[in-house]
This record gives sequence, C-alpha cells and structure tokens, in this order.
Amino acid sequence: MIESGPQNTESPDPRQDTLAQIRAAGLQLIYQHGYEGMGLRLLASQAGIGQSTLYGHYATKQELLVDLICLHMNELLTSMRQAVPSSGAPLDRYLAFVHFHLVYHIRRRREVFICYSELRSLEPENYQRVTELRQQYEQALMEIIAEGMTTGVMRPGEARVAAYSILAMLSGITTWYNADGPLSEARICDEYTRLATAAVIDPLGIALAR
Amino acid sequence: MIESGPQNTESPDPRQDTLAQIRAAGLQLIYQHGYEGMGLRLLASQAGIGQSTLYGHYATKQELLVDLICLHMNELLTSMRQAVPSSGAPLDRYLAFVHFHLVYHIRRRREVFICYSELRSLEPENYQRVTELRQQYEQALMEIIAEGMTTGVMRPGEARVAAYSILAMLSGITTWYNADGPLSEARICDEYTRLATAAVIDPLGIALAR
DNA sequence: GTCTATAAGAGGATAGAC
DNA sequence: GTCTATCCTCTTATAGAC
Repeated sequence: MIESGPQNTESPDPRQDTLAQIRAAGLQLIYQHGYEGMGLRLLASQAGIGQSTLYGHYATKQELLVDLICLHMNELLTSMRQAVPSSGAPLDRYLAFVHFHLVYHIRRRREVFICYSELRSLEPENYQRVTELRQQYEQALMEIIAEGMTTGVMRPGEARVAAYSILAMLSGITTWYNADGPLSEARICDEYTRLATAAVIDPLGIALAR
Repeated sequence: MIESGPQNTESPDPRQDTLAQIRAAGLQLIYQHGYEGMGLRLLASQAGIGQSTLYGHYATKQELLVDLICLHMNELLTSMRQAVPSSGAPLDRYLAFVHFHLVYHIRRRREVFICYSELRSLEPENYQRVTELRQQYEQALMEIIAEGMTTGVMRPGEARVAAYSILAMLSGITTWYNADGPLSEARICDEYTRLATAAVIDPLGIALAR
C-alpha cells in the first residue's frame, strides 16, 4: 500500500487527528476518482484506519462529502472577504478579487474541484446549503462589477453575466495549470488579470476619470 | 463492435435503432448521475431493453463511455470546422468561433458536459485519444488568436493562455443557462461575445487598421 | 440480437468485542 | 474510538435458451 501525507505524530487530540486524516484522504480520493468512484475501503486504508472507524466520524458517505464541501466553501468565502476590500474604488476591488481568486484556485485546486464538480452527488437539502454559500461568493463579484458599471469605469452590460463569465474564465486555470510548466505562477496571473480586466473595463471610462 | 452512421427514426436496421436508444439513455444518465453513478440496470431500462442486451453493442461499460465521448468530440470538431473559416481576417474567424462555441454549448449541454467532466473515468489509452481530439479544438482557437496578435488586431500576450481563458469563459454558460430565464439566448450570446471580444481585442490595433 | 437467470465480487453500512 | 467479522444489496459481466 502506498502511504501519502504526513504520518501522525503525537497529538493532544487523537480524534481530531483521525478526522483530519479522513478529510485529507477523502479530498484526494474524490479529486482523483470522484465521489461515486471512491470506495470506503480505499478511503479508510488511505486514512490509515479500519473501514468501520469512518462511522465514528460520519454517519454516511454523503455526510463526509457535505462536510468537505461546506468546509472548503466556507474557507473560500472567509479568505475572499479578508483579501477583498468591501469598499473603495470598484477597479481596485475588482483587481483584488481577481488576484485572490486566481491564487486560491491555483493553490487549492483539489478543494475547488470537488466543490463544483461533486454538486450533483449532493442530496437536495445539502445541495441547497452549498448553493447558498456559492451564491454569496458570486454575489460579491457581481456587486463589484455592478458598481463599476454604474460609475462608468466598466462597460455597461449585464453584471450577472459578466460575473459568471469572469469566474469561469479564471477558474479554468485549474484544468491546465502545471507548476512545472514553462510559465511561472506570477506570469500566468498577469496574463489572466490582463484578460479579465480588458473584458470588463471601459478604456474610455478610465480615460475620462483621469 | 461500435457502429456509427445515420440513424433514421423508421430504421430498416433494428440494431442501429437499439444502439441509438442506448446512446440516448447513456447520455442522459451520465449527465444526471455521472459515469460511476450510472448503473447498467437503469441504463438498460431507460433504453427499453434487457440489461444483457447492452453487451451485444459494447463489451464493457467503459467502451460505452468512450463511444459517447468520441462521438461527440468528433461532432464538435466537424461542426466547428464547418462554421469557422480556416482563412480570412483573424477577427472575423474569432467572432465565428465564439458564436459557434456559444450556440453549440447552449444547445448540446449534455454532450459537452460528459465530454469534459468524465475524462477522469477514462482508462489511460482512451484518455489519450480524447485528449488529442480536444487539443485539436483548442488549437484551432489558439491559432486564430496567435494570428490576431501577430497582425496587431489583438493585444500581444500568451496565445495559449488566452485561448484557454476564452474557452473556459464561454463554456461556463452551460452551468447556469436556463432557456426559461429572463435573458434570451441571443441576448446572452451578445453579452458573452462582447466580453470575449474585449478580452483579446486591441482597440488601438482596430483603430490603426481603419 | 435479445431475453432470463446467475455468477463473482464490490458497494455501503452494522454488530459486538476490546 | 477503533478493530474484526459480517450482512445485504447492488454492481458488472457471462451462460445459455430462443
């Protein structure tokens, strides 16, 4: 068997330790095989525990999925709110959002992936919970863009469509980014930022504001 | 074992008829539940046949997935090449590509979805085949953008990053488009086209070309 | 080519010892 | 809280009749 990740050292709380290992293994295996494709036997072995030990932490497989997705959606939201000012010039806030989103998606590719690719495996009630978190995130960008359109720094249009477009554009980096590739992380972020900025900014509006 | 060709409703060939029903049911069920989540019992019942009849058309479940994905990747490529001129002004070809991609993704959401979300379920050899088809499609857009950058109608930059960005932006429409929503298909295409155009076009380059 | 019946095993989840 | 052993269902795939 192949072991991966840090092996447990002495911890003051062995229960939290086990939980952390289950989460780490679940994240990796769902990323690799998908939720439906991940067997609990494999999950347990990767977490270094017996299969039935899983049920000391989660009542069902679905509960594990919900835990992982909510955990990371909440972290995404919290991190975004720390990184993006809630007031100020729309262009500055837009650039802060774009930069945050890019770096977060590069660094936490697996978390992001399961948060949007495993939604169809969620039972309706859980799907609803996650969707609300997701909408808060989208809403934040949409409000920035809407304000930018109002003040004239961005071209007028449907703010909602623009927000979805930009999010999809930037998130796409997870599908091909390779840390060992020829382009550095900083270089790629620059390229994406340029594209995302040009997509919504009104050059005339910028010129007039000067 | 896999056959292809025109499928008539009143078919003189009942074998093709059954195959078409399997494909239709498979497309729908994989879209709904994912490849791993789709059981062959359900597939057979949705196709209106007995479960073991599937094995008269495919040797394995994997073979069905490969068939569906290759079928639709080939159709995507063929349709694109018909819709997008292979020569002419880069801006014209770019707009033709964007329009084709948007309409195709709205109209054939399920096909597109399985072609990019079930790649991880493909065995290595099959994954390779599909990836090559996919790259041909991406390559087509990349060449248009590279030429646009050369002629100056598009801002200079990494053509590959730009192509991936635009493809991701436009493909994102499948995640939220709703035919019953407040925005018409034409209106949404306009919005997306505006964003995708602004993202890469050099306003100065356009002005100078006049 | 399609059916009924079944094989062989993997799936999620549980019982009870420690 | 974790383990070993087990239950029962569902899975993919095959056998053989028609």
